[in-house]
Order: sequence, then structure tokens, then C-alpha cells
Amino acid sequence: MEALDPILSGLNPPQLEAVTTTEGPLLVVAGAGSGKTRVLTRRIAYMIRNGVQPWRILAVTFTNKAAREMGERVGQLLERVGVTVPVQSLWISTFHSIASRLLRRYGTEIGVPQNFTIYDADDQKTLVKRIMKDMNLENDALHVRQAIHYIEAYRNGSLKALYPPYDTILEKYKSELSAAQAVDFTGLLEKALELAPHVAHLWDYILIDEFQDTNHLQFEFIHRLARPHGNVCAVGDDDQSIYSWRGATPRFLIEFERQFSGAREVRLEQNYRSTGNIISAAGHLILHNTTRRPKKIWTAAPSGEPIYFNALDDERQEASWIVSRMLEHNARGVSLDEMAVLYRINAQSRPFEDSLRREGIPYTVVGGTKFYERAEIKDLIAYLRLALNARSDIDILRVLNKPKRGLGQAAVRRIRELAGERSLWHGLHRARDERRIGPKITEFVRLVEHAAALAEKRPPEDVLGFILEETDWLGMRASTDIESITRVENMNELLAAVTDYSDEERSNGEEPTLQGFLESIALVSAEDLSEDDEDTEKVWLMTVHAAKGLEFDVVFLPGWEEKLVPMEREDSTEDSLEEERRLAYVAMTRARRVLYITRARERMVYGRTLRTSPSRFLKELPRDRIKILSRRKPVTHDPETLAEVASHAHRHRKKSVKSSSYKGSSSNSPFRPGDVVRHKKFGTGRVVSVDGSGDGARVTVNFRGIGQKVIVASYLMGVDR
DNA sequence: TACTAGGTTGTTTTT
DNA sequence: CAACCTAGTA
Ligand SMILES: Nc1ncnc2c1ncn2[C@@H]1O[C@H](COP(=O)(O)OP(=O)(O)OP(=O)(O)O)[C@@H](O)[C@H]1O
Repeated sequence: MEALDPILSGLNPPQLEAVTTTEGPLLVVAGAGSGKTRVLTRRIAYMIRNGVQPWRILAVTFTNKAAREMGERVGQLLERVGVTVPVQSLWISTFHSIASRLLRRYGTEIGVPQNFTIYDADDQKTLVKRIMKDMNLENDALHVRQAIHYIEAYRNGSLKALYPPYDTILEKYKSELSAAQAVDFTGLLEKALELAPHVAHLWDYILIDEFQDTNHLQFEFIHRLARPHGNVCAVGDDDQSIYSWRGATPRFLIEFERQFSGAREVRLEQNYRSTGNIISAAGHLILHNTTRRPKKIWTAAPSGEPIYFNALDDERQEASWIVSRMLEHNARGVSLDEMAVLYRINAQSRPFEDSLRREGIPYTVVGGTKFYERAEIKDLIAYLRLALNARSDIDILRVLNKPKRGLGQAAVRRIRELAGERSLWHGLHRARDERRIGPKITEFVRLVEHAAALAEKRPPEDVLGFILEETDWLGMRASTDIESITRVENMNELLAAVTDYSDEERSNGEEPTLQGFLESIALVSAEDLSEDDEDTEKVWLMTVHAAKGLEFDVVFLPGWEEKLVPMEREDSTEDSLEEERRLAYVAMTRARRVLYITRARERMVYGRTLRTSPSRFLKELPRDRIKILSRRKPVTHDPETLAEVASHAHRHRKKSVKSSSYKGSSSNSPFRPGDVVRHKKFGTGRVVSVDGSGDGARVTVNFRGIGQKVIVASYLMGVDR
């Protein structure tokens, strides 16, 4: 009897078609849980078994975790058919990792030094802030964030023109980056695009997962890589596009056929993940979006349990109710790691952590404040980065006086003076003869140079060990306060992480390098790395964004309240509401068997208790699939409504601007077409049309340099001409 | 230069 | 409710 082929069995006809159609452009559009990722994995294995050399295939995933899992699965499939493939030979990774890898190897061709440093979002903020300060622009957090917002939108292709002063800021920013031999996240993509013609010959087959969340730069990169052979396979679901705030757009998925001539399209319509009730409810919800391609989805699975909804008094009760349900499911045999709480914002994790800890249930919080974002860890990393690239001014400024060595503001000013137009590192060298600060600077320079020398010939753990030793940070062990103890623990943990990295590399027959370590932590989020005691089952706490592509038996969705789910802020638009709905759709479709949705009647926001109202999405779910567990119950006291304090309205704003209220509002429409209005984020613009009345009216405004947006009236201020 | 108290400010989502 | 920044003092 012949055994089933592990690579081609367990696929329905369209899936099979997608797996075996290896030549030419192919697009797989399909709803959640229809096996898109499975298709990609099988396809890679299929091609390799047919003789394609593994390193001729490039597969792009959305996260590093997804990349690792895909690599593992491909390896397993091939093993079962007797093909052995060295793991490292496969190019399966994120756009950013691919870019970084290419840049390391071929960057010199386009003027990027081999030892470039990767700047993260924080480094970017620091640098932009400094530039804005030098330009005498307002440089408080708000303005800096706004500047970065525009600059990034422009760079990733979602904003067509960049106006003053942002154009100048960007120009200066870019020149500072290149002087510092640094590349930021978007820079990685920009450089990769530049490099594309030089590297396109490396691959014959390109595959992309989660194609609906590709930005312009990424698409262009793929387009250029595919030019020689046209073998591109993209899979995605426009209803799951949830990263538009990062410049991603489903446009490239929609336009695929136009961009790649002769493209075939395969649709997958059967969902294998969830029960009928879940599929039906999620499908019903997403139907409320107007800008989407209609799509069929069905399941052979039974309806299953209804979707449970409950409203609790506040977020702590919400958490403890959910935790009780977890205990029940666990008692009935559902493993803890098959349960997940998926929330809108990281701050929502708090009450769940408290409650789980109280019940003694192990849990993992994915994301949130990451290990590598802690101050003491960033300090150490700054030292490590300097060891490879001393031209990175940001890193010098970060650690020059850490630990305190008497080099404060005045010293920095002097070093800047001496550096002139050149890097601070140059300034430091010249400052070694200064009367007062000279000796301390000499000491610092020596430290960095010694670390640099070590990095050349010793493994990364030795370099870190040297820095810890020299800075005597671990000496703080002596201090007894909790804070310094955890600091020291964190530093030791970093040392352990470096050592793990080196061991891992060695076991793969590679030489561990500091460069490699720094890269792995710059691009790989902490939770990707931490494989901490895998043998303990733990429930998952994470944002919906982080849950993309995952699945769990039992899923809990807390916080379905207006302003939170859907998230609504001053700059919310019709489009952003639709993205919120897609987010809710993604959240619901993570569940295999049981789905709970809850809300809190009151919630603490910024230390005040606010009254909430139920999410509009609840009304968009089909009644017959939902079981409502809550009974009406009035609140005893009288907290402010969310609307009353929206965006600090009553704290900061003039009376002339009222905040929005979902209960409707008394005043008549305050704006007419032609009026000039101001918006906090978009600036001034002219009213095109008004839909509805009162503060809740939707006003279409044409903003200068930005274009048309639909804004809720309450977020606009009239401007007298 | 280092430290502390007090005021203010804010939050999506992440490679 | 934090986390962060600023200004004033040791
Ligand atoms: N033909 C099939 N037979 C049985 N199970 C399948 C089949 N195809 C996919 N599955 C299962 O369905 C589930 C969803 O598959 P997969 O994660 O590949 O879907 P997806 O389309 O990528 O989902 P999403 O877009 O929601 O991330 C997985 O558990 C997978 O093993």
C-alpha cells in the first residue's frame, strides 16, 4: 500500500493548483483560515523536491516567528520524503531581515559600509528631535511624532509630496544617518530597493505571505526581483489588511494582475479553522466594510458553540470573568496554550496579568515593553554598537556619561565644538587634551577602542563581559534596592542571551559575531527570541496585531467598547474605522472552537474611571450566533462618559470644540461647505461637504497638502477668515 | 554636574 | 496612572 504524499495530500483542488503552479505570477486571495500559509509551505517543499535548489527560492513572511515556523515545517515535510536540506540555505525571512542580510553583503556597492548600525524607532526619534531642535522648531514629543509620521509616510510611498519643514528635516535626517553609518527600518527597505537590480539574479522563485500588508517600497522590491523570471507567488486577504498606519496597503494585491501580466489567480473558499458560528459571525461583520472585494467563505465544520458575549462592570471584573472561563476550559481538557486573550492595545494586558497571577495560571505576554527596550539594556547595546561603529553619535551621547563619569552637558557641548562638522568620535579624540574632562574622555575612548579590538577577535559574549567589567555596572549588585537588583538581573540576562546566540551559531557551524547578534536583536522582537521553558503550558496575552496568522482553540476578545474597539481618536476617518473592523475580523477568526467577546461598563483611562458604551461592532454581529450572558445592570455612581473626556477635551480644549458623543448631540451642524477649519493633526483645510448634523456630523475636508479626509465635526475647529 | 520634586502629558497597533 | 520633562537646588 502506498503511503500518502506528505507534500500533496491534505489539500483541496484549488490549494493543490496553487501548490503545483510554480511557474509564472500567481495570486492566492482567500479569507481567513483557508490554508494560505499551508499552501506556501507545501509549495516550497514541492519545488525543492522537484529539484529546485533551496537557495534559489526567496520566501517573505510578515514576522520572524512566521519565518522560523515556515522553515521548520518545510524542513519536516522534506524530511518525510527523504530530502535533507540545510536550514540556513533557505531564504525565508521578513523584508527587513532580507534587506539587512543583503546590505551586509552587497551594501558597499551602493555606498553603505559593511559595519552599518541599524537604528530603531527610538533612535529615529532621538535623532529627529535633535534635528528639529537645531532648526529651532518645536521639538516636544508631539511635534516630533508628527514629523516622523509625515517623513515615514513619504518615504514608504503612502504620501506623495513632503512639505516644509518636513522636507528639510528629512534631508538632514538622512545625511545624519549616513554620517553615522546607520540605516533605519525604512532605510533598510530603501536600500534593498536600490540593491534589487544587483541581487535579482540570486533567486528564481519569489513567494510572499500576508501580501495585503505590503507597502510601496516592499512591493517595488518584489517587482524588481521578479522582473527576470516572473515567478512570483503572493498570498493574502484584503480583509486582513491591518497595517495601513505603517504604509501597507492591499492595493498591490488588488492590482496584482495589472502589475504582473499573465498572472493567475486562485481563490480558496473553504475555511478549515473555525466553527460555522465563528465563520458566519466574522463574515457578517466584515460585510459592513464598503471598500472590499466580495469573497465567499464556507466551512464543512458544524456550527459549534455560539459566540458568547458578556458585559462586566469594569476591566478588572472583565479580566477575572475571563480567567474563570479559562479555568473551566482547562478543567475540561483545553490546554492553556490553546487559549488566548487578544486585545486592542498593550495597556489592556494589566488586569489580565493581575488576575492570572492571582489564580496561579502561567501566561506569556507577547510584545509590550520589550526586554531590549529597557534603559540599562539599551545602554549596553549602545556600547556594543559603538564597538563596531564609533561614528554613531546617538550611541556616544547615550553612554558617554553612563555610568556617571562626570561628563555632563558641558562636556558634550565642548566635544561638539571640537568635532565641528565631523562626528562626535572625532570630537572625543580632540577633547582628550582638555584640561578638566580630558582624562575622563581618554578613559572612555580607550574603553570603546578596546571593545572594538575585542570584537575583532573574540566572541560577542567576551565583548559584553569586558564592558560589564569595565563599567562596573554589575558592581551595583551591592545596592539593595529592588530597582538596581532587577537592573543587574537584566544585564545578566543580556549576557545569557549573547551566550545563547553564540552557542546557537556554533552549533550551526558558524562563527558567532557581534554584528550578527546585534542584527538579531534589532530585527527580531524579544518574544521571537525567548523560547523560555517551552514545557510549561501558558495562556497567551497579546494584541490582535501580534496574533495575525495564529490560531487558538479558545479566544477571548475583551474591551469591545466604543473608542477602544473600534479605536477612535481625533484623526479617525472612515478608512480607519474600516481598518478597525478588519482588525476585529482578524481577531474573531483566530478562534478554532470557542469565541468570547466582552466589554467593561467602566474602564480606567489615564487614571480616571470612564463610562463606556458598547462597541458598534456588536450590533454588526448576527444575533442568532450570539449568546448574551449579561443582564442589564445600572451603574451605581456617576462617572464621566468617555465622550466627555475624549482627548482631554474638558482639560485642555477651549469650549468652542466639543468632543464627540455617540449618543448624538444637541447643536446643529457647525460647518458648511466652504468654511475654513483647523484639525489638530491635519492642519487647516476647507470643508467640502457635511453629512449629518451636530458634533457627530461627518465633514469632508480638503486639507492643504494632504487631500480630502472625512472627519467627525467635533474634531474640527472653525477658523475665522 | 547630579539629583529631586513637581508638574505635565499622553496611548493605538510594530518590522 | 505612569512616564517623562523641567527647573531649581546641593
Ligand atoms: N486542506 C486542508 N485540510 C485540512 N486542514 C487544512 C487544510 N488547509 C488548511 N488547513 C488547516 O486550516 C488552518 C488554517 O490554515 P492557514 O493558517 O494556512 O490559513 P491562512 O489562510 O493562512 O489563515 P489566516 O489568513 O487566517 O492566517 C490550519 O490549521 C491548517 O492546518
